Amino acid sequence: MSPAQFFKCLSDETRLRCVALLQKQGKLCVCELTAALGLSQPKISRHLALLRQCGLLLDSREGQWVYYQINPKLPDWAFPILANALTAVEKTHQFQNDLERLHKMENRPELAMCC
Amino acid sequence: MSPAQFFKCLSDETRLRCVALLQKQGKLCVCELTAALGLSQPKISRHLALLRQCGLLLDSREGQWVYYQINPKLPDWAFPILANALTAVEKTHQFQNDLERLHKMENRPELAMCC
DNA sequence: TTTTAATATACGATAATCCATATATTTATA
DNA sequence: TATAAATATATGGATTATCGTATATTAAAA
Repeated sequence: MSPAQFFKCLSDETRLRCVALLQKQGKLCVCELTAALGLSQPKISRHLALLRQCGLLLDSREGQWVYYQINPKLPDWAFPILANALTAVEKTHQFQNDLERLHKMENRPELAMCC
Repeated sequence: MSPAQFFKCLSDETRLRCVALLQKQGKLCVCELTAALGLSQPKISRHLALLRQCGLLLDSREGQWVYYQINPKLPDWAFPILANALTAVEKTHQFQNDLERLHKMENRPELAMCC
């Protein structure tokens, strides 16, 4: 992935919010991201698929849930950019709301239970 | 400018190469960027206009030349991202070629002469 | 085996992006 | 003032992105 392609991944608000949440939380499933962002499931799923196809995210199925995480094998230059992206996004009200909705989510699947 | 909008500015290869060159060189005029990237003048000019309108770049006219530079009044979170972007871009052959073409440029306007 | 929950994909429409080409604008110079 | 150089913008077309909606797929549960 080229630097420009990498920035394109982060250039959409929905994708950037997902990536920031995943950096902060480690692993999240699609329904958690859908609840946190308050957007439709197909919309979230399509953006996650794009990030997976680019290699920015990894997915792993745990029963009926599919968990996403930042790909630990990204090129070295990518991690500092992700860290600074999180710093930038964390300041926004929108991201604070995303985190709050995530924490208030009901029936949240517990990753620990599957492993 | 929101973080996502900022990343969108960097998501185009032409714009990213311009921004990286400007970080490295401080100030460059349109004809220098055109020579360095080996692209058409209207193409460079259009991308620079976009970056200026977003507030990422500042322009200043010096006689017949218009110089562009990184806007020093960007939000605090933007500078580390720009620094990391340069680190990533510097590794590419394309950017190394851009730098070489810039240094080999003939009749390069000397900024010092105007001030 | 039917049903349900979670997730992914297909489809069609709209909007945004990018480009090549042509032309306008600005400034310096003859 | 006429010309040339540097830069900016306008136009139209091609490509790509994004979205809402509907539907397909997968896995668990009844």
